[in-house]
Amino acid sequence: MTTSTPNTLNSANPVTPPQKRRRGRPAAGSTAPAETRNLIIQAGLEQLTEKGVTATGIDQVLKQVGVPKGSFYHYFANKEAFLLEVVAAYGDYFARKLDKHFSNRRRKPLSRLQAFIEDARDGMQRHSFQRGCLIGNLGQEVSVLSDALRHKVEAVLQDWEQRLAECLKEAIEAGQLANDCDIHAESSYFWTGWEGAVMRARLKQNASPMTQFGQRFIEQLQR
Amino acid sequence: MTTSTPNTLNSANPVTPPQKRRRGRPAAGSTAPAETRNLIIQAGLEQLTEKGVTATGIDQVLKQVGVPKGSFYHYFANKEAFLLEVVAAYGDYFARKLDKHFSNRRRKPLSRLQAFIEDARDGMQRHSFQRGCLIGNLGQEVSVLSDALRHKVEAVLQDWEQRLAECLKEAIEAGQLANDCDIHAESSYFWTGWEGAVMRARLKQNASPMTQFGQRFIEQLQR
DNA sequence: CATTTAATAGACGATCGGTCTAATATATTT
DNA sequence: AAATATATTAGACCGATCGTCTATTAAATG
Repeated sequence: MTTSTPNTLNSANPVTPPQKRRRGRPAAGSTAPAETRNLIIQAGLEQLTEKGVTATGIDQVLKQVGVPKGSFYHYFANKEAFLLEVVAAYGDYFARKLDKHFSNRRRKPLSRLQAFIEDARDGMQRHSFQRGCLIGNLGQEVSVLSDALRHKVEAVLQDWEQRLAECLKEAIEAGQLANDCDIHAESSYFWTGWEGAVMRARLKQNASPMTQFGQRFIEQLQR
Repeated sequence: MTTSTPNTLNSANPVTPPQKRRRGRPAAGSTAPAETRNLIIQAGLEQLTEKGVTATGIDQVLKQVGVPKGSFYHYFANKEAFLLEVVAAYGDYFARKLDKHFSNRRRKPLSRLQAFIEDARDGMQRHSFQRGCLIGNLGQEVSVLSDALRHKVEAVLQDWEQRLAECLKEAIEAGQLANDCDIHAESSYFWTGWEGAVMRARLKQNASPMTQFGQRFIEQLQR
């Protein structure tokens, strides 16, 4: 876990300003500045997973963490640069989550995928289906995104695809999957359907689309 | 086809104001008023399938069809009421499209689903992946939607589910599908994955997620 | 002809993203 | 230690745009 990326997306409590901020250059040993920057990213992460890019205003993000606008434009060149960082932070956060499950040697590979699905389901329920997937949200807003942002979102999805493909490769090695299974095609198919399932679960306020898609995907893999 | 719902979502040309509008109550035989109302809905349909609710402004919609703002609030109580009508119009438009394919007796039932998928793929390509699915767009924005709108979106999806289930039922009767096939579960699964595939296709600017998901769905049905 | 109804016209206040200047406190230089 | 440079916060300001509302115009109604 790095210190530059927040790791509390699923925290039960909303982010609150931990200390009063002072003007002026911070003392040498102070951790406040990097902290402030991360707080802004963290709040952006929460609001963007909930509302998407267009509905999320800089002012609202800053209000949540009690940071004035001047600080925002000190840390970020503009909204676009900020969004790119938030997407990167989400990509990191999610990659760690995938790693945690996919490299769990106490389970067989396909059971690791099952564990991820249950984890994601629990996360959705914990937030009462108010938060979705940042990548899915931005994907739907693709026509109002810059090319750079669109490519970043697609790159994150391809990273997830690669991670799942490796897990499927281990499933082949463990004898859970047939040798001729096209792991990249299967992985791509999974994430496509998964994003649809997350959306539908939010709409229904019910996790069944996620568990049903996951269950069916795993079952059909094994034929 | 009714006259109250526009049917030109896929028209090649953007909607343009067909005649100059005059102030005051229109003459008895005039068709202008209903025309204006449909023009607004049609333009809303186009912009909402492209950008979603939050990024679509009333002003921009009206600008496209050359209608002043005063007219909008003459025809619609507020943005919410307008959105409900647009979703209804999209539901009708899409239901007609599904009917066209699913009740095509010149093809076997599963081939009709295939035809729908190809039709949708062509539509996405025709608009250079700028437009997506209105229902998918709104689904992703669920946390900024009213309960009424959320329920309407969900109802449209359930209508599609019912229509596909009936097509699958005919597939069973035609011997294309096993008797014990759970047509409602299959249909629900299809639309979940389909929305994900449409999103991913827009992100990649490439229809392959749609065709691959469709192909795999149909193949796996037949096992 | 007076009143009502249907439609257009555009003003209005609120908010947003982004920029800018100022204020403040520490670090660095000399 | 005084002067300067750097890092951070404070918030006013501007142009654009949002959704709502009031006024105006013209035909229908009686």
